[in-house]
Amino acid sequence: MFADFEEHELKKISDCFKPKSVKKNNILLHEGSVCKEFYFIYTGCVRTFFIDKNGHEKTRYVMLDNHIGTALTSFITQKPSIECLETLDDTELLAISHSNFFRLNEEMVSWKIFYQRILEMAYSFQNKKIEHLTTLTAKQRYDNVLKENPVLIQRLSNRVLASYLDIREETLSRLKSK
Amino acid sequence: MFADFEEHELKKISDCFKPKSVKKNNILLHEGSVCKEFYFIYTGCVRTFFIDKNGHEKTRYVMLDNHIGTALTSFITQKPSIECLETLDDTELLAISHSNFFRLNEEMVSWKIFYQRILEMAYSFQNKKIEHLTTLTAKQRYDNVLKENPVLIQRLSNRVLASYLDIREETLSRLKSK
DNA sequence: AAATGATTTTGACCTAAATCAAAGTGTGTC
DNA sequence: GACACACTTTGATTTAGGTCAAAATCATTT
Repeated sequence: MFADFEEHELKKISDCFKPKSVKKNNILLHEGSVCKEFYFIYTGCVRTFFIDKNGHEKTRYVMLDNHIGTALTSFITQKPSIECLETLDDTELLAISHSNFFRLNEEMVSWKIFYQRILEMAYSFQNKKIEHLTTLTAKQRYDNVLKENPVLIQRLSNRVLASYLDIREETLSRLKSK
Repeated sequence: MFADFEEHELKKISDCFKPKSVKKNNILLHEGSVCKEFYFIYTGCVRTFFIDKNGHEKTRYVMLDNHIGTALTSFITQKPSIECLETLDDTELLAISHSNFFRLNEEMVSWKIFYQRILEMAYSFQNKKIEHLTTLTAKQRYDNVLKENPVLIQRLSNRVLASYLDIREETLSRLKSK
């Protein structure tokens, strides 16, 4: 997927991943808890979001089928998370614990490379997001997702999509009727 | 600094870094060029920024004395950069080429760890920036920098500081007189 | 199918910050 | 020391998107 693993490495890796089945609208990580797991989403949908001072949700990242991720800052630092993790659909996923993740990172060069790729992609994604937030209008951000990632518009509720685009639901509703 | 290097590793690493002396207001990387170098700033000041559709500058990151960095997305992908690199003061720096950087990354486990740390920190920094952009007012962002990183307010011109805070110069001027 | 609750839409109004423009204030150079 | 040019401040005006409130639509349970 991201790195070339040897046969014996794959064995070791897959031993670390535990399958889980989680119903829709369940919190995988609460605000204030330390993120202890990294996820591979087999089917379903999980998002990371946080709640601002006005009580509004801000969605940072959405994982659909075959995506990977977690509340990365807390997972890295092992400090309490600002972000929550929540399923948006019934979800089948694989979870690897923090300790196993970083044990693999110490023992396996190919895992280090895998982790580097994850970090590089996560960085680029965030960078692009900042670029869009600071230079595009609400409509342009919507059009961009429509063009680059239309599956999000199909799969997410307007409420969640709006929080992903960093606009209010009312604004999204008006946007769509243009 | 970020990782523990052995004596013989340090030798190898320092051989890769070339010192450069760059006068104030020089462009180290133009928009559209591929970023070929990673920098350690010995003394001085370098920023990364890009120019939006309205011709306004947006400053992503500022490197002061003893900071490291580059136009990271282009450096990673080796695709043309959206960002520019520019000195804001007379600057003494050390530069390592892309090829040497990633040769060290292949040859040296401790360099892999070093690079991981850089990526983790860059990610966290961008994540925090998004959080602030989407939840804080212009005034709150200014106050945050004043509290967390006051040296920026001392060293940067209002024009550059405003573009770092993602506000217009006029707004910053009004903010400061409150 | 009625009832409850969550989404989504529509409308009227408000506000933070941008825009445009002009006047000050520095600061480097010949 | 005066000229040119960059930077900063101040003022008047505009605007994208937020806020608040109410109506309309949809989904779920009994």
